[in-house]
Amino acid sequence: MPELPEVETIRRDLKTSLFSREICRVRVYHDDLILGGISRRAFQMKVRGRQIGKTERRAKFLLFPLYSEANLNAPPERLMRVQLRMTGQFALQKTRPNTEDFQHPGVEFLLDDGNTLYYDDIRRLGGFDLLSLEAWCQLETQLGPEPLSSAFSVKVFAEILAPLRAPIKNTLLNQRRVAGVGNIYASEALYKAGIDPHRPAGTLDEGEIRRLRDAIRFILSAALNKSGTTIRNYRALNGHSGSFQNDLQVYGRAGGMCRRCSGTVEQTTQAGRSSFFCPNCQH
DNA sequence: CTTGTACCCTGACCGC
DNA sequence: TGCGGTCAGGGTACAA
Repeated sequence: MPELPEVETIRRDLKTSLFSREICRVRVYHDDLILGGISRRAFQMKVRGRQIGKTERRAKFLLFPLYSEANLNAPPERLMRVQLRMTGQFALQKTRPNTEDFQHPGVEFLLDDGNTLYYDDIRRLGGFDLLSLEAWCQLETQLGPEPLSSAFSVKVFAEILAPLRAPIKNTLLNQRRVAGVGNIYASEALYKAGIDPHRPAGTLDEGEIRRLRDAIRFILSAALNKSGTTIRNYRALNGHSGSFQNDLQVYGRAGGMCRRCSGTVEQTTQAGRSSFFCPNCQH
């Protein structure tokens, strides 16, 4: 479900309330939500009694550092990593949310302040795993740069794209190339930059690379400022919706009028996912 | 190495 | 009303 702006919105909402809280009890409703080949029991044993550090995000992953001793400045014992995939969502409150969008209990963490962190996931494609710092550092090197960080320079982006023959849309979806961009924002960024999603990544010239980099940063920032895009399932913390769906220019608008040239927005399939673009504006 | 495809799962929607 | 097919903000394993 969520891409970088949605996951970052959730991180910001959780960060303050979770910091230094102790996890008193863990309830797991489905074994398939615990990833990485670890059992439900082992997961509970390694999470219960731990204190939560500063909630982080990398790509579309949320990371909760867990401490077994009360020294939140030392390195954590391990990291609890969450991927929400298509339909994962969180709530943090005293009682289970009873809303229509929150009817699929997944995992619950009872905290020492009386709140419970509820994870709900309709399709159960998301889940939790536990990683040592070393294991995470190893995985982390496989991810592309964070597009909103200063590391995502035109030069770095150009070096990433240069050898690639895959379509630029596929490349933007590949987390090894650029982290955190998903299907909605890939289409939106390519539209803003005026680049055809079918173009082989390595054929973009320097001006196009710069335009695309700037467009990615612009779109992700704008979406973050509006707490993300809520089309069907995505909810920020405690059921709140994002509002960037009102600003989408091409995603989900197949057959509609291009707002730049009055041509028609078209839809095609790339990497098994829908791409939306204006053939008249994007080359 | 790179690139494509199948798959995990439920629910909403469409046409018959 | 019911049924089957299709599709949905993702990531991973595996094949070519």
